[in-house]
Amino acid sequence: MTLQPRNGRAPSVKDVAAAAGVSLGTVSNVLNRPAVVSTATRERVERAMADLGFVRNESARQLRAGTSRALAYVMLDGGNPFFHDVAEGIETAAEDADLSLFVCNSSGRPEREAKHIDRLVQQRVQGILITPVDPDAGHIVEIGQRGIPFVMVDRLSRDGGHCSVAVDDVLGGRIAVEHLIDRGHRRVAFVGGPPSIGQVRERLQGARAVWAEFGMPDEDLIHLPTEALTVSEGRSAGERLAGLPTRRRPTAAFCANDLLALGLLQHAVTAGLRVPDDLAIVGFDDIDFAAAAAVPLTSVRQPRQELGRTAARLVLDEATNPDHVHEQATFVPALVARASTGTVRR
Amino acid sequence: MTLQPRNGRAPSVKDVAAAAGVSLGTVSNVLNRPAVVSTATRERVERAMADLGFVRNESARQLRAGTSRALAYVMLDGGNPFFHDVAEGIETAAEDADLSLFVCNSSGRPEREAKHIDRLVQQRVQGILITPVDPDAGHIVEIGQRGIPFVMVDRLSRDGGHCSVAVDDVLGGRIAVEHLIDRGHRRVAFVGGPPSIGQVRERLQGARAVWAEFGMPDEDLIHLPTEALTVSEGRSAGERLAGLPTRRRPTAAFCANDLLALGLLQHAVTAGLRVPDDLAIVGFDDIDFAAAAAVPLTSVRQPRQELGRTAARLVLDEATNPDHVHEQATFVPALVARASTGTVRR
DNA sequence: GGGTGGGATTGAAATGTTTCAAGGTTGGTG
DNA sequence: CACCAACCTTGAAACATTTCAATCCCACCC
Repeated sequence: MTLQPRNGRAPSVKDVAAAAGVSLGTVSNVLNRPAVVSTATRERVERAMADLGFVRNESARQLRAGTSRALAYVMLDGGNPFFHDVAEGIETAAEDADLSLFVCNSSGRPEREAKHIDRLVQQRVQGILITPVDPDAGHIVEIGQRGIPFVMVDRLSRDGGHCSVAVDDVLGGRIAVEHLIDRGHRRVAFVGGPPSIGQVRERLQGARAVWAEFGMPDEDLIHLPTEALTVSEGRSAGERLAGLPTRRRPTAAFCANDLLALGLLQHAVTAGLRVPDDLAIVGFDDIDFAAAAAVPLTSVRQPRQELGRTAARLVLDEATNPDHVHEQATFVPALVARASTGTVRR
Repeated sequence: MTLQPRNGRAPSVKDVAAAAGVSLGTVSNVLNRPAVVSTATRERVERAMADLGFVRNESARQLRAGTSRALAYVMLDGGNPFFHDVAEGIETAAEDADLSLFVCNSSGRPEREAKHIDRLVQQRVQGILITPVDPDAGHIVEIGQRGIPFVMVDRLSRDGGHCSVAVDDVLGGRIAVEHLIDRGHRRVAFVGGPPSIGQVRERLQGARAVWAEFGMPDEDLIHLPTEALTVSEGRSAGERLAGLPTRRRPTAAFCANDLLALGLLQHAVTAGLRVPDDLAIVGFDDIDFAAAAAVPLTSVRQPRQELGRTAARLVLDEATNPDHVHEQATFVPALVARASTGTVRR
């Protein structure tokens, strides 16, 4: 097959039709309804396509069809493997539906997020999945108003105005702290922030609730705020933790996500603390790197791929099913106990 | 502004023109050459656009223009943060050129890679950046033959038939092993595979070269093959390493990438080995998680973002500059020494 | 007052694909 | 031999945008 496009222009159905000696309607039939065209003709057309190196022009197809054959996922932080796994889940579902998936990364920046969305709307994607920087921002709300199918991932809808998929973060916080209490810890740090992030608020809320239910004094659940959910913030929280007077120093820490936990773990090891004996650590998300840490991290698992697959399923339903009703899919988090909380204290 | 699309159809330039009482050519001018239209008219048209919630249909624009305003990067392994950082670099360059970036992930599977490429060609993206599973595979070679600007990332072009961007992997291997020799190690493992991956071959080649130059016996550079460049393969290599008879057991390991190194580190810590005293470890890539490990990893740094930015620059040059000549951009890797090789041996 | 120049606007053509009603061909049957 | 059905193929219209030559209008100058 000669892949040289003659005279610079990519060959079109028209060229194929001419080469095969058929009308362009027939070429289109070969492409879209091969059953309807006779074997001889089909083979002739296919040969012509191969000879010319014909490739369908997706924009023309899209223009005619009115919609693209693609979904999009705008993720919050490409540096966090958690979102990657979610994207993987979405991709498998998209593949099953024979759709492309555009993966965008807002890196936590609202203006970048808005720009991505603008482009996606211009592309007429079939639906948008998003883990937003701020779910109440104008450009997020507009997506729904525009009538574009969309699903919020890792964040529940407040008003039910759209589908969403998330884990029960309050429950996740409860599970983590209950595990620590269970292991004999009586002074625990919650590492996480900023509070503008809903997940952080809810995980803390769950932690506080179970702490109170066990009758533990408020002041023994110590909040170490961070400015982001990153490894380096975890390290810095570790420094602050080490700086606390011995009698106030927690014996365990529950981190709002695994990156923080990894940072905290690193600081602890560097500072010569034994994990879990001197400091037990629980993370959240259960990313692969949590299990891969030098001291494997206990973590609250989210069904990451499942989250993605479900989100894709919902957005496709909204896109294709006229009777679609918005759905808030909530998953139950599960504790995965590993060495970082390994022993019962005292 | 009312975002309701009337009667289900998204408003077009025609609708805007009608609403503003101008011709559709004028609307197009407002969109593309605002200077050419009078202030009064322009404002009237802009008002109409806002009222109708008009959004440009990118497929129509693209059809007319013949090319899309997008680049694409097909990465080899979305689970490896290294590729993420490369993608970040590409994205910044794409943003500067006001182009979108489609990020695809082949997950090391050739058929998925081919499918992605198919779609991208159909979309008429301006250029394709790719870290291929196999640089010699037919569907890779075809991209160039089709006349689509493309750049190979993290892999040099053998024949100069296209641009490429990579680090000098042989040199990287040399640097790593020289560092270990320098630290007093006389028996060293090379952990990595499969040999079908060019980077692995070249890093090993560099390691062997410097080993020989220092006059060390061949058999004291022990190759522990792996089936992939993953954390779990690193762990399993650790087991095999621990299983070696004491007198043959290396005191240091050079891993073909950081994921392997992290897995090896984890196994070592679990097995009660002290790092670096019992086993020193060097990784490759210097991903953020390398620095974040419990024992911070010594690693051979690649300028990840820079790699991406350069690749994007090259593909844009090929796309826009008629005098473009293919270029092989080679970067120099640098050793980042951390605790995992911290001490001089004996 | 007629002509001129120039800025603003227009309308038609073109992009590549899909769809669909209509037309054509073939072979078989009564 | 005429008719019919089944099967294929065709051609024109439609999708939303951009471009560009042509036109229009107005003010200004001679």
